[in-house]
Amino acid sequence: MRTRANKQSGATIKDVAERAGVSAMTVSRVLNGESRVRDETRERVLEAMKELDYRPNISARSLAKARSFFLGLLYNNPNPGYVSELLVGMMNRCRQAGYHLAIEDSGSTDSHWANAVEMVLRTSNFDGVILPPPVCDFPSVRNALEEMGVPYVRIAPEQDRDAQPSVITDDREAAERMTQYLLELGHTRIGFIQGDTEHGSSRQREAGFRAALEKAGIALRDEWIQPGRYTYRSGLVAAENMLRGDDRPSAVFASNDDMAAAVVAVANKLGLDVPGQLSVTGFDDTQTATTLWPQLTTVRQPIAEMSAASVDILTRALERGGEDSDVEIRLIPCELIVRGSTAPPAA
Amino acid sequence: MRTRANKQSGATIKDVAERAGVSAMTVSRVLNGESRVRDETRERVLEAMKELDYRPNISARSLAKARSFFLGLLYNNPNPGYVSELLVGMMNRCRQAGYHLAIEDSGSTDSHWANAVEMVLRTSNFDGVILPPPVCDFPSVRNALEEMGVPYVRIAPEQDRDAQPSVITDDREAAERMTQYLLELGHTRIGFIQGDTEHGSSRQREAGFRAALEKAGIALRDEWIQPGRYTYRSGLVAAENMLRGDDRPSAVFASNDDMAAAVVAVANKLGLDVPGQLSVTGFDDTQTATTLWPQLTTVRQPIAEMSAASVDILTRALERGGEDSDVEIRLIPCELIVRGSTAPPAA
DNA sequence: CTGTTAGCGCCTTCAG
DNA sequence: CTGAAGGCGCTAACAG
Repeated sequence: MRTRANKQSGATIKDVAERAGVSAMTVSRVLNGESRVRDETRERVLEAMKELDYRPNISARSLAKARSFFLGLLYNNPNPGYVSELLVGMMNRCRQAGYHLAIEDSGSTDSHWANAVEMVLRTSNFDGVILPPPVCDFPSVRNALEEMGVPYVRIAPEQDRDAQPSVITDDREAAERMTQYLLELGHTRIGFIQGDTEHGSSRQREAGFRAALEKAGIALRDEWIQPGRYTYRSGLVAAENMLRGDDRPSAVFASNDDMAAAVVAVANKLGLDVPGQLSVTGFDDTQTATTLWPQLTTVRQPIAEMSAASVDILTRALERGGEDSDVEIRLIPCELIVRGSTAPPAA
Repeated sequence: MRTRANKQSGATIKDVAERAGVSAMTVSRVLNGESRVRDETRERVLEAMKELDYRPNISARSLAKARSFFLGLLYNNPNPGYVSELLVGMMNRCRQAGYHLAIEDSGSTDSHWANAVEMVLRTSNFDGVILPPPVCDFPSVRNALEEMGVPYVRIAPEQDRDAQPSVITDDREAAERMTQYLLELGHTRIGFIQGDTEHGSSRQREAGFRAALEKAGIALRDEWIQPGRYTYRSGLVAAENMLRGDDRPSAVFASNDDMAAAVVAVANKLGLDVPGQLSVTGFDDTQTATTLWPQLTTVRQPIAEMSAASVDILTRALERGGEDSDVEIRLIPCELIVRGSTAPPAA
């Protein structure tokens, strides 16, 4: 003797059909916005739906259409700001496209992911999957997806850039522009903090940095290129290595904002004025860039736009229903943002 | 003439049954871990499943069981750090419990949400919904959910704390402890920056602050209590109002870390040493607390634990299947974290 | 433009 | 312990 636990289990398509004096099929057509339904009939159906407070059951729809209308985001919590931007862009576009977004994370290593992805896909029936960095470059994940035949888009991948649909940005060029900007300010002693080697972006950004210096004919100094891992802590170590002693750079280009924040912190500790004695620049324009004093000169990476585009590409590919056409690659460019953390070098 | 687009549409329960020489029903039993299946039979089924690379179809399962195995997180992007912590806790617990997590956001005002929630619920069939702050206190959302009969848990609600299952924390007490800590350091001139009035936590935290001062017999100064909205920008304004002029507090307690970061920024700009001339404390212990120099003394709010607990409560309630029992309220306490941004007042 | 028929893949119910 | 029948709610694929 169980009362209906909730109203979710309410009217069905049949009830609506009956009430509107049509067949279930016609209701289904109205539901799916198909055109060949007489306007008057449509009206009647719509009204019946309203009267009965009808809510279609997705499970049934999914079963019949062999689609789940769920997209999966497989992510790896690199950086809260990044993820949260990703989500913003995705959710909006998903809603527009009539999909839902489910998110899954997993262990942090590539191998952890191999199993995890399989498990997830086994129990979720995602229509497609979105792979942000660094997951987009985990071979095990891509293999698993391909083996299971699940369509996916990659965001900012490094490898096989055009083997699969993806959304890319111009990290390399942006890093070069940023470096040029520092050169134009008059800096010649410029340090660089590398990103996580697991992320393709780290190599791109470094390449851009090196290219700009080379074009300007400025020699690199090894001790001014420090490893980092895109984390604040790694930035602290890198900054300390670079800034202790008197023979220090007059500007530091950190591969992301969090590490740039660390540089600012170390500068503060050493009593160096930013930007008076040390210019600092970041990359990404995440929230930390503006939650800092002085605010960071950085490169705005349009994360939300990129993630929105990824949903776009994926859903369109799904609508096309597996008919192969060209793999879509969309470039969304970065933008240089000048704020208070940079200035000409001290005289 | 369409080839099978992907392997998702692979073996069904029937195929497995046939291969194992049993009925589909038996396979279903194995699948659902029911006990009354002979071990040998079970083995045979399991093997057949492996051989055929069988993956159950959730849509079908959901349809038959009238459950979706999806939980919805209705959120409002207040603060990236907060959200990202929420997600971490939820996803882990969801996986353990065999659920998936779908996220939806919407406009930012209460009224926007009324429609949005309905739309979402109409097209998603979530088994239950999780409401973090401030959404947990939007009447329109709660009404919509109740009207549709969708179970939900609230995280850190302010209103009707025990009308529905929820996970709460001791904001008030923690804020009081923090204030006491400042008093014990010797501060008597303490400023406070309020949080967003839309969040219940902001009132709790202020109440704790006031209580501690009252117990210590210290009079409040109106100009040292400034409004804020939990954003960095609002913190800047508040800090500027509080710190300009010579008659300034020796310590500022900001209702969250982002606003505390703003206080540090303003102090830097004014040439005030933190913590030498000004102690600053935050609340939440989000990433910004440690991405700052000096690192913030703050209150750690165990967000991930709270969100994990919320999934726990919700899934257990779902397993019980609507039979009403006591509404579960779980308290997860905060913790005071002392770091570098506080020190005794200057002599 | 609309209706009929026949499932989608799994699970509930009731027999054995 | 296992199986057979039927249905969950919706939608292809045909007919008209």
